[in-house]
Amino acid sequence: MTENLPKVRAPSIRDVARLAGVSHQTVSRVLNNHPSIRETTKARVLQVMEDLQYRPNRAARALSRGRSRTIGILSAQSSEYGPASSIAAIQDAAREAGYYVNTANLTTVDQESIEAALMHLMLQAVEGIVVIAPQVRVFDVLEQLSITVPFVSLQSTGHLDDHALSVDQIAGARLATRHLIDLGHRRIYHLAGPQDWIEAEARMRGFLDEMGAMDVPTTAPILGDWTADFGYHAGRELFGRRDFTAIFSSNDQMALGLMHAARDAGLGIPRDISIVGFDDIPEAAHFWPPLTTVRQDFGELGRRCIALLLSNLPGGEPIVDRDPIMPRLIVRESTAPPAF
Amino acid sequence: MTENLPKVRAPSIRDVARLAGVSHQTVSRVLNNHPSIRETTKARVLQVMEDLQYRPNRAARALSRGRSRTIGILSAQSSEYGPASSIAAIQDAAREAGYYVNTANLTTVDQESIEAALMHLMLQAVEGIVVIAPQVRVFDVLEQLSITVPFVSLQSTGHLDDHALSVDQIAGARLATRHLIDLGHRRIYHLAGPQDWIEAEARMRGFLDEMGAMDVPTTAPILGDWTADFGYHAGRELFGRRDFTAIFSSNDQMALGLMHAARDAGLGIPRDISIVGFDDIPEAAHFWPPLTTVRQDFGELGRRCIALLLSNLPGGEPIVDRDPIMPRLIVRESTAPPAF
DNA sequence: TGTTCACATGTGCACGGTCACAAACGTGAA
DNA sequence: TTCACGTTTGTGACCGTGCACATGTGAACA
Repeated sequence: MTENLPKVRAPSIRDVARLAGVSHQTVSRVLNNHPSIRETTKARVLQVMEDLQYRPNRAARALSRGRSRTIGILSAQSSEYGPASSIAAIQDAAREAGYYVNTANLTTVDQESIEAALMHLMLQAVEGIVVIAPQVRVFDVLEQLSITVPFVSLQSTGHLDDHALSVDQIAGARLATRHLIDLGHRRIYHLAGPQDWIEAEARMRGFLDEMGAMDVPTTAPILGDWTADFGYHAGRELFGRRDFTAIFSSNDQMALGLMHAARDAGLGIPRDISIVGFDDIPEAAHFWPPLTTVRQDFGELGRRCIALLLSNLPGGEPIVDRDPIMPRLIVRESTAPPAF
Repeated sequence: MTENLPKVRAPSIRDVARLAGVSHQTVSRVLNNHPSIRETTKARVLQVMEDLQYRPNRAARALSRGRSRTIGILSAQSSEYGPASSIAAIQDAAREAGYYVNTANLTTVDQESIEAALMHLMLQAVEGIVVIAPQVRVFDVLEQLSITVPFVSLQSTGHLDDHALSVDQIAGARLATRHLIDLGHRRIYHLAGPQDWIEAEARMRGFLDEMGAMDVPTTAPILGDWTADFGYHAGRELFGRRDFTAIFSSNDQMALGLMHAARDAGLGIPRDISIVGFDDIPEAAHFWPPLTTVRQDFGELGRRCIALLLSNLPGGEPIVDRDPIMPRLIVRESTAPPAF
């Protein structure tokens, strides 16, 4: 497989220096774009680097500078569309800024698992942490382990806003709710995400706020787990009652499960029940019926997230754009006025 | 936000050594589980580490050992379910083995983008690379840049089997095809993935093999791009012709798009057309109708992938389990005997 | 009592960069 | 000529860990 090479040492700045006839420090200056280097010298050094296929050694750099240039992501459910998209965007933005990214997944969200994941990140001397997970618990553990690196979460928490990105989940949820109310629905259920996920909480709050503002009476939201399976089982129970005409699901997957259950119950969508989702995953347009949902720009989210994090790092530029990202309502065919 | 701490240097092994009354080397031995250390000494050192909240410095370690303990993932479409699941599994398995993982995403799959991503990984001195992307091109670039670290791809290629994991995509595709043939279908289309994705090619080969083995005439597969949108547009065109009774789609998302197009065309599934997918994403059971598909164990795939990669790394154990992972046909409601 | 040997521990340097400081050089003004 | 000053370059130490090698210690054995 890999050939048994003579295992030559990779070239170092001293090798470059020798061949270019300068000191290793001059090579280092070229690497770091130091201003006072004669053009001819710089060119010569660069040429030798090219010839030698020189690559700076990141470990040595990190050791000597005391900075790893790495940020960590702490993520749960990282294979779902939303988190996965954000992670991809974060990685791209970080790479652009010259940072490396390391992801630690939570298999379960208990204390122990969170601690292990945070440890994994801290052992790599990450300079900052992005949290895409049930933040409440994670923040507790962060505090408990007295972890001092800056961290950022992808959602607005209210009391930790310095650390959070203002993606207006509440506004998105209000859009969805308002859409149902405008269509004439008055008995609307909300299928929420897990209680300790901050975006779940924000969407729930948006739902309740809008219902309150429009003077529509509400029932207690149902707490789900983001999966289509849960949506299906919740739906089976709900559609037995039929004391409502619309459901706002806090993500698209659960909405899909709900639609499945509705068909099982012989209910037409949107004829008998209207359903709104959240996220606008790429598949949502192809559900049956195509799902009315709220689109989030996960890419923009990831980019801003890195911008915010870097602004807290030494040498970081103060963040300019703190305007909330506004989600957009995408009206498709899963919503209609109530039948009566 | 972050308090302006007096910026104390983190404790090093020498600090630990001084307080424990031993040499720094003894501390290093404790860290690396060297066999000949007196129990009492070890305990004392560990206690001091605990007191000082000592954390080994990874950069120093990497520098001194000349090994980064990091592996890189080169991924395209990392927000889709399949890749995202594998990435998560790879990260978990790597962490378990004491490795760190760094992911580089490809935004586009052109030469330039691949080079940039590989550079990013090489600059971190990754010890191995996992490829989840159009492997053909990536392998070309790997060779071209004379990158010598071991690499592994998630799919079987035939001619690069040393580097690949034998997940039996071909067998999976044959299962799906055979299922349709057994139901009585004779005119079956295949909606394949992008030509340069090796799993797309393998699934296509499986389809053609099985059709050939059963003596069923075939038409040329349609090359898609994995998205539901593509499935929808392909479906709109296909269902105009109706010279077939079943379609085998090489992933679930495209199958979803096909089902959408079928409804638009007024065709019943499985009454008029049978559809089989591939992957068994968590949503597939809730499609309308629930999708017959081929289940892959992405988690197992990720774990084996790391095992294979580590076996090629210095000090790695030879890989034991090279049996192919067998996918499983999950029969749901999108398939039935042809109408006539 | 001396020799051998395994175990336990210490010493000094290497890894590949960066940093602080010093030195060499050219240039213009006193 | 001498001095001050900015630009360009060099010198040596240092970051935290692991490695090779040396040393000390005690038990077993002749």
